[in-house]
Amino acid sequence: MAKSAGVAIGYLSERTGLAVSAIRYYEAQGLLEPWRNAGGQRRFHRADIRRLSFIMIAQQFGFSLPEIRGFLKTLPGGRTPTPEDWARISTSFRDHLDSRIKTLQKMRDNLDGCIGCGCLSLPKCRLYNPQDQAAQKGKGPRYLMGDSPETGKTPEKGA
Amino acid sequence: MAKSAGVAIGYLSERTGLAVSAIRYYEAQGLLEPWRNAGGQRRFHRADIRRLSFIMIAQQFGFSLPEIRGFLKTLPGGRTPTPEDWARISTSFRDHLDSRIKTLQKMRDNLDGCIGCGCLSLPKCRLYNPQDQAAQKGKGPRYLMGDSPETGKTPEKGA
DNA sequence: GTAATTTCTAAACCTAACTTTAGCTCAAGC
DNA sequence: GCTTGAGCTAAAGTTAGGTTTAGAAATTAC
Repeated sequence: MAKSAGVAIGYLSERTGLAVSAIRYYEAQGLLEPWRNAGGQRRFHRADIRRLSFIMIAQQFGFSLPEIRGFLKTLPGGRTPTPEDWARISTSFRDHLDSRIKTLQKMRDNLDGCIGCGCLSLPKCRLYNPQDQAAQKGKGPRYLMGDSPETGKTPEKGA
Repeated sequence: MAKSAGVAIGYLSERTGLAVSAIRYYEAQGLLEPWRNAGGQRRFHRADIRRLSFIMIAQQFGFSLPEIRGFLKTLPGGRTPTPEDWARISTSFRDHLDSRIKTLQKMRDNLDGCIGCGCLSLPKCRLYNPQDQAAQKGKGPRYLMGDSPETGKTPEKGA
């Protein structure tokens, strides 16, 4: 019965460097499931330190909290991820990273091709590539420099 | 006197694909300076299409609106950037891009070194590297997996 | 046993980059 | 000259990932 008591939120905060408010927020987002003691205070497993660490690492890799929640579901609750768990997840991390790197490299290539060109006129100019919106969180279709996607037609803005 | 009349905001919206509200927002942020007609409506230079396009491209490169405002200040107002203007600015773009790419590549290297390791314990684990916070917008110091930066000491959270 | 520290909840606030809404005016078409 | 569409302002809403605040209750320290 080494785990019956559980640890307080302040302890997790100390050990991870996260603010108490952030840990509560993660719980609200379904990333942690502490229980309550008799007085109504949250009690966590010590292994939640690693859970929080995992969250912090995954954020570094650019994953959103909902995505991280998805990863955490594949980890058996309350225990340290094994090397196998980690290897499985790191494949997702790698794919994510690879696609981000590729996008940026493509942008750099385009930039190289354009330095000193100054055309800034789409679709002639390659600097703005709506296909590569993965680079930043672009929203809708945008056309540049006064060129519509179809010659002469103006883009629709409705909806 | 080909430019005396100026164009309306809806025209810029059509030509760039940007929402009218976005263009007004950019004006509020000091990225554009339209004048007003007799009825109080905004009137823009045609060259502002390119100005807006520049904003969209710079955003793709990850620059914030205040940063973009800085770039635009170096472009003589109301005219199309020349190849020289563009070459000057693309150096900043390139630096920005290079540093983002390098950070991601370093993360990938660390990930490669860690696959199947599963240690997840800082400072042993290289996956979380506070020095590389440029990758995402990290805030304060955070320590992982229960390890404080100094052995045994708990991190300070004050302030 | 009392004082100080933690923790609790709910709600408001924060930044960035916009969008939406409401209520009104301007401009353009016929 | 009237109707409709475009434009106007100010303020509030949105998303993500949290922080801050206020007031109360629990816990710990002495």
